[in-house]
Amino acid sequence: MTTSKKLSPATAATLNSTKPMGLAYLVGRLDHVLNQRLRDSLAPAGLSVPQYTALSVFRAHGSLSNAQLATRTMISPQSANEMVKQMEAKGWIARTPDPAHGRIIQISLTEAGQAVLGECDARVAEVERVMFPELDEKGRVELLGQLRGAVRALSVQGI
Amino acid sequence: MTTSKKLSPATAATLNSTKPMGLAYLVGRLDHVLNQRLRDSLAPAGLSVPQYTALSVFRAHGSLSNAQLATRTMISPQSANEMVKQMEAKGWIARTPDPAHGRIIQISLTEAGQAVLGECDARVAEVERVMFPELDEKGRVELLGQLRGAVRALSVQGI
DNA sequence: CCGATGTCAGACGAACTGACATCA
DNA sequence: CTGATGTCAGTTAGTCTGACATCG
Repeated sequence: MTTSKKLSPATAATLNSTKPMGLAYLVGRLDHVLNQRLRDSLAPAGLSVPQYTALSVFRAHGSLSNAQLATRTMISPQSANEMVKQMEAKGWIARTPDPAHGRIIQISLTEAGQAVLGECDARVAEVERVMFPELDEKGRVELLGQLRGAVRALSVQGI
Repeated sequence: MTTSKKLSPATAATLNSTKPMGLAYLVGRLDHVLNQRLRDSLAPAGLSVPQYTALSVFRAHGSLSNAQLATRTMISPQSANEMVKQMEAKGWIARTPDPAHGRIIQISLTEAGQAVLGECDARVAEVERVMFPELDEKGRVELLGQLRGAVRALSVQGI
């Protein structure tokens, strides 16, 4: 429970500050607040934000190896393996050795994993509604496209 | 979505850029990549991403106490104090006791701090150009407004 | 006494790099 | 041998909470 703390009365002065900050700055600020909010929303279900991310990737891509998960989420294989161990302990994912390759281990969602993911989707959607209260469907699609393009642009470049 | 369950690995790999992920998910992904990119861009100048954020806050708001910095950046006073110590050691900020209050210490940018901040602005702007290559001025203002609104919406709750 | 502030101390989550064994 | 993979180990940076003293 990080965000449910009391905030000092000085916060009121913060809210109407509309200084011309950059896009990178604002994305970072937004993620900071969003992370706190998501952590609070996801905590009752027993998973962390990176875990929710990983589960979403498995749902989107189906079965993946640990190395593939690492490249998809853009973290190191060791970090990915850490998360995988946690989530396997919770019973959300299952690791089955690849029949065609003795070393690779395929990872996929279990039914429990799909269930907990579905439950969290509702919580996350609620946070999104708070985050963009006045966003219509057209604006939402537009914003999704811009974010997706930005992620791709930063992922491809500079290798 | 649940429609993309069992695809062959090759097919899934080719479609990964058009999955209908949520807004919260994409903001998190974007921040993850953006952070890595900013860290690389800022490293030559000797500062971290949180430090750049804090320096930006000082430039935008002028002189602040540590407690005020904490509420502005939405982190704990202890975490803010940690950054302040680092940045004072680098000579980027100066701490002067408040003449009207024996306990409060006002913090503000030094000339060296303004210089390094200006240098980093160029680096950050470069990253932004890569991130949103096709964004015109109108779209940029629009996106800035939406991000700012989202930060505010998530910050206001729970007061 | 209270409330806000500054700061020391310890702990934690989530990422990292290094090292190594295994398999095609 | 080489390259990709999985995984153990240690480490780092950035946050947190707890505790305490000081000031008004």
